[in-house]
Amino acid sequence: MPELAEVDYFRKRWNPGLGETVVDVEVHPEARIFRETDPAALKRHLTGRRLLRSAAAAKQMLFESEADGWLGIHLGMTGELSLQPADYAPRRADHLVLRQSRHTLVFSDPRMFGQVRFTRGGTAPEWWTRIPPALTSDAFGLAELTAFLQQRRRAPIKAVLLMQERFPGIGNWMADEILWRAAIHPRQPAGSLSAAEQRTLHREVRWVCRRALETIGETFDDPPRSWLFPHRWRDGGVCPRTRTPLSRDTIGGRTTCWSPARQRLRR
DNA sequence: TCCTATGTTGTATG
DNA sequence: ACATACAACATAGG
Repeated sequence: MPELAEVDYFRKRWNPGLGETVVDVEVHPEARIFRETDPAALKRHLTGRRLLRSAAAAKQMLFESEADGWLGIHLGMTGELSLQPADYAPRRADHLVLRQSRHTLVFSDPRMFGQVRFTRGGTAPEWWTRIPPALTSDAFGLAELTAFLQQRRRAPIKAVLLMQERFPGIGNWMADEILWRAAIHPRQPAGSLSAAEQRTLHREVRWVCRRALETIGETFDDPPRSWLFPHRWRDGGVCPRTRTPLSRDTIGGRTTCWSPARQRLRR
């Protein structure tokens, strides 16, 4: 399930393990999860050292361990982090298990679209520092949005919002939520938005990111009924603003939900 | 059995 | 070279 706010929520689940020593590491070394990372090197470094800090950006998480070790985790489609008792028995989808005296920190991912990386260095790895600035920061201005919409002018706006190079952390449900609030049809070509729509889109990108982090990012509660989110998946869903039926179709390769009464396709 | 899934990447095509 | 579209990845659940 993880997009921006869910990722930050899962990151915090390991908070009780920060400052604590990792006494053992169990890995599924053959798991696709590790990609180009050597799980043996990861295990060798983390064992006997403390986890110090963590941070989330976009859909990525970074955990710093003592002596210049950097553990990166991406949750893919079905990944999650959990905090388990010290005597926890790992299950099939638990690909990385960090043992501490009082807790077990677990990364699980049944579909294995996620990724675990481990690197050494005095500073954070390049894949991390290359992540664009947060959409909630001042670095994401209207000018940046407008330029990108022009660059991707022929693609449907829904597909454009999913491009991580400009919208770090936005995923399928957040993109739909943003467009619903902005009253823009998901199939509208990115380059066809009016100046007013671009301003609205900029505002709603930031609003949805900020509010999602404040709610889901803290408690993992579903967003309130006033959002599109709780209505979007089930058949027969009704728009919470217009009380008219929602539509669903595949746009940009992903199932997309919108309110036809609010979001009109223009040409 | 068939369809779906809150993500990314490689490849084909224009 | 660049933009766009889509299959593929691997598994579980309805």
